[in-house]
Amino acid sequence: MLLRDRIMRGQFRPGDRLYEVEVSKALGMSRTPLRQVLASLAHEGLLERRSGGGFVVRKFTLEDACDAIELRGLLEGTVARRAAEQGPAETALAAMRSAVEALDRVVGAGAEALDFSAYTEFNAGFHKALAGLATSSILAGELARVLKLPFASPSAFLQAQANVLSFRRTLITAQSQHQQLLEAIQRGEGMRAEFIAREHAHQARANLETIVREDPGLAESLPGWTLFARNNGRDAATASP
Amino acid sequence: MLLRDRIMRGQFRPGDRLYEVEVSKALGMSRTPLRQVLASLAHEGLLERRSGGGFVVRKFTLEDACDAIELRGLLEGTVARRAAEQGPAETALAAMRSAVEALDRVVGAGAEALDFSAYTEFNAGFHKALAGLATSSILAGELARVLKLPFASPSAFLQAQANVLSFRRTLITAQSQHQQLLEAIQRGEGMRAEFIAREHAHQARANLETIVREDPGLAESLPGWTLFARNNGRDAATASP
DNA sequence: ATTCACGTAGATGTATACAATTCAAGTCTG
DNA sequence: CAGACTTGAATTGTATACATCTACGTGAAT
Repeated sequence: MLLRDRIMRGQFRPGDRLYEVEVSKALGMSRTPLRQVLASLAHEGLLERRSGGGFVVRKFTLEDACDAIELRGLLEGTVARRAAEQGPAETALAAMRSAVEALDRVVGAGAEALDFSAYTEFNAGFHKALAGLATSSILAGELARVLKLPFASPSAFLQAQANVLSFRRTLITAQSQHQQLLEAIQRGEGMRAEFIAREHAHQARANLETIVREDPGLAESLPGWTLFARNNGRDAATASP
Repeated sequence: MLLRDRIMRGQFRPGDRLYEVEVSKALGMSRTPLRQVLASLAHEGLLERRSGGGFVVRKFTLEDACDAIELRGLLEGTVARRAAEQGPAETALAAMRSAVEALDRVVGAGAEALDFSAYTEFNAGFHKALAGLATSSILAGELARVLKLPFASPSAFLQAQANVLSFRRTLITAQSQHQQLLEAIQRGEGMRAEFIAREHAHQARANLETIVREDPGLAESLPGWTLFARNNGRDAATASP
């Protein structure tokens, strides 16, 4: 989806008004497919329909990002609790176990020597396995949907933490939570699993808040960050001459 | 949305394959607007894209309906907890208070004499007020979305319970939960509020299960029930000659 | 007889022309 | 001068024609 990328890359900024004909010219495509894309992005929440016509790029606040992360924790927690209560599927559980083991090896190197891209990969694998534990198609669908929200994904802003030692240390804590979550699910400890998952997401949330507060320059390098940044002077540019 | 109603009314049944040209003829509209409707319904979860082309009407199980109700409880519970923790907005709280008072008067008549349609109305008002307590736009959006799922809405299958005395009695319990939820929010008791909201939804879920088990004939009268019913002999009828 | 290639039918994807709606501004009338 | 109606431009909604893709069947060649 071309438009989505352009929005994420900051080519269209929050508050920009998007009109079908204008954007279709700018993107070199016809209105018909564009309309579908616009409707789709509106469903995703990246755009909002305006009554007078046209769409506006939605402006996200830092609070929105935090809420999205918490919501992910809520849903992941529910998946984990229900898996623990009902007895998890063995295949999904095996995937989670192997993710935890892989992460163990990565984290075993210590905060300084840690292979960051490997961590990111296996962390994504862990959360994918967790989502795979969902017995409910409804729940699985909603979780998948929330993961598409900006910054809600487990590895959304991980890369920004790559070169900051204090953040690398939080990965050790995070891995401990991975282990405990797996254990709780295997033991059938539903409530414990739910709260670990919530707290796990909460740590991600805290990290994001810290990054924004302490190192705004780092935050601005994140993909999709332009959706959050306050207006910094540039006005609407819809790429039409 | 014409197609949506037709699906809900059972004119298109779960498993039916929908092709654009065919449906556009049947509905007397062009493909262009139809495509948008189809995409929209797919987003809602009523339809599923098939790889080979076309959509199928999604088949919901009773379990799906129960999951949707639980998910509503989960989100409502989160809204309630956060409202309690952060201090609720006075205007939304006032709306909730007046809904509870109105329900008090309705329920005060006792299970036998209870004005059912009034209860339904004020119950909807209560849950709307609860949704209005959401401080987070993300959370509010997801809750609104879940409410659109079949049977997830608080008043979705209330009417089926109208003439069964044992169900009317559950409304008294439900109203007690309304009172307690309001109290918990006002007192800042977040966790209590969260669990009351979850349990409140759980009762709705239990009622639905009971209806289906004990009185299937009643269940079949519910709007949208055809999405759940198992195949009862009729084959696909896409309204083309 | 089996397999590969090609054609065709049926489906979705795209472009464009036209209709309908809506907002605003200007003018005409009471 | 105020208010309402008209007119026009801009935007979205709809229809239709055309392009593209894919799956399946038929044909010939090995």
